[in-house]
Amino acid sequence: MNKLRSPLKVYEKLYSSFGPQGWWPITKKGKKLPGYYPLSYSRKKYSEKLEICLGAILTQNTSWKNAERALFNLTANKLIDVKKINVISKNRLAAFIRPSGYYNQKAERIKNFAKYILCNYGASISLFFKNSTKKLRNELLSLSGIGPETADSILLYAASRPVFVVDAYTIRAGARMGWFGAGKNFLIPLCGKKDKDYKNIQEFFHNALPVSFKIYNEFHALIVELGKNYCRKKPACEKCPLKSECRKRI
DNA sequence: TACCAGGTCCTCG
DNA sequence: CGAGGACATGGT
Repeated sequence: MNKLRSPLKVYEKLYSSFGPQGWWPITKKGKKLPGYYPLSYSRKKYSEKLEICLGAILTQNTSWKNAERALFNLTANKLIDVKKINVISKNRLAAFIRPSGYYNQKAERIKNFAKYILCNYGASISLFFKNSTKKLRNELLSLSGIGPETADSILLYAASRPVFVVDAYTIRAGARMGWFGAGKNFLIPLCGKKDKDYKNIQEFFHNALPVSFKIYNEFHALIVELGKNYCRKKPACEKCPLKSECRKRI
């Protein structure tokens, strides 16, 4: 068996293979698909921060392409705005975000979020983001419809905090790398309980990597790129850039 | 056709 | 608690 590669080595390999991803993607006002990737690692605009929050909810268990369609509808109708989201009816909002799937649930979740920001921070995302990372995370998790991945995506990509995002791609690729998974043979054994596993996996990356907004930002984006193109459910290992470092290569 | 996609919440037992 | 199900569109 080949030896396990450190997350940092894997990050460097992915980065040199795919290049910088420049997440989070932002819609281009007045333009059609696709959005663009700012590649700036700094987001100051209110509308962009809010758009990232909404995108994080819209992409839950949904392809980014479909989430993006919903986001374009919101942009086109000037709904990337906490106050307007509060005013529009849930059903009308749901119609706009229809392409993202689960549109009734997501409309509710988006309104939940907007209501919280309006009532507690005077509709100012920037004020909300002045909180400590811990407080911010707790408040996000307290909202119905925002779980650990959505909260951490918002923390990392909208609030620029060094928080590692764990998603389905991360779990799949990490398991194949031999980093974590059910049973023996893994550095970090997983128990199957989602919250606990999420925490353990996130801790694994936090321990294995420097505390770096840029690395967490790029690494997660690179893992998604890997998961979409190579480390799929049915993996395409032949051309995978991690072929030589992966334990589970076929 | 069936399965998949950058999860989360609710309901049972 | 913890497993199982619901939520829903668009692509392959």
